[in-house]
Amino acid sequence: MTDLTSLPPLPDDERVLLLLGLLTSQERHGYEINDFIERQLGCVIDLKKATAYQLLDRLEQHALIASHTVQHGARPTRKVYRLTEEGHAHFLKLLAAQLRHEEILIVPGSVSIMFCEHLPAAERLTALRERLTKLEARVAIQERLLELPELTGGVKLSTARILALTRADLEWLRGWVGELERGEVVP
Amino acid sequence: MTDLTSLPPLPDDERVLLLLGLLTSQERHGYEINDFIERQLGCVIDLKKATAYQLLDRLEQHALIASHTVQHGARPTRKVYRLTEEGHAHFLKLLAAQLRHEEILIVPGSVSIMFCEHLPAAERLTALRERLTKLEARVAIQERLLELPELTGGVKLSTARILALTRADLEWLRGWVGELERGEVVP
DNA sequence: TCTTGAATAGTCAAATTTAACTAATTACAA
DNA sequence: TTGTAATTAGTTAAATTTGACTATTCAAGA
Repeated sequence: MTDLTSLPPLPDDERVLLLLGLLTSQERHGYEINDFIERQLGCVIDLKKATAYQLLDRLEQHALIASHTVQHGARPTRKVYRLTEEGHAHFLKLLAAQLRHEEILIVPGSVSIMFCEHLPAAERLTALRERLTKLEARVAIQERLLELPELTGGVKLSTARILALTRADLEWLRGWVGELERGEVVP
Repeated sequence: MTDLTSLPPLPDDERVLLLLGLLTSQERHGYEINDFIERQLGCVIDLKKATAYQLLDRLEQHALIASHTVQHGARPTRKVYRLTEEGHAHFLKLLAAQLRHEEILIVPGSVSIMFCEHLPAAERLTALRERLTKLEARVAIQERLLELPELTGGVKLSTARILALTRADLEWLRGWVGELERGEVVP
């Protein structure tokens, strides 16, 4: 058996939890996993193909998943992954830990807000109105997404969370732009 | 003059905007910049010391900032940075672009929510209550932070945004835990 | 039937990011 | 006065991440 201590360590993060989780319900091949992440989880997590493949390799080295290759017609061979018993145990441990865990929310877009006073009032207002419009569109998209029937329970739940956050961002921005329009904040 | 085209390109992101922005009001040395980020911007952006130094070097190579060294007693020499004219122009351009810009909110903590059904109902509820408690504490911290007088206008504004988002997360989680407690969701 | 685009399955060089380290000075409590 | 922690100012080796690339197959329209 391979010496686990000499292996590059596994990060204890959401990405590992995601990959293990996707394999609990069924075996999947690499392309399938990446496709699911791209199509269904665009709002939930940012995980690129190359990173996923690298993590899958590492999970296999740690024996949390196992793979076998499958040929389909003349297609390139697929590497199909399944969860091992250790993998399933690890998944449950990670899941409990991360569900319990709470972390500071760091979201993009705050630095420009922080320095917005450096922009002339008119230009500032124009820019913020544009951001507002885009944000409204984003909320509309996510609302429609949530109605799609192909969203399974869990994905729906986490999408609902993101929507709640995005709506809050919208409300906050609306309020601020309103103040600016009524001239309440301009010095 | 150095050939800018052969230089490693500058990312157009929040970090660059932040460093330039911190130098608009005053000259600052490296330590001062990193100290400010750590103390005041912990909620706003995640930028580590080493990354900041690397970006400062690059900004200087691109002539957006200039530096000179200063000796204070027997202390290690400080490298003091100031914004150049090009730097100021670039700052305003970046600022307008980023204020206008809207980006999907990807926040940590959603993957465990997505898979929470895999946990026995009792354990799930315990874990979520723990997360709720921590989240309440986080909101309390941020509310107190917002009252501190040393927060300047801009920092206050962006902190208020984060607080709005964190509160939304809290409300969402409260609602969900409530449903679970009343047994509305358990299958 | 020919072309175009999507599906399929990755790999790899290059850029980015950070944890850990170095090293001197000063302030302060014990 | 002695130890300890904070201030000061970075550097670097190592890990992580990703954009760009390679190739083949299949489906469907022109």
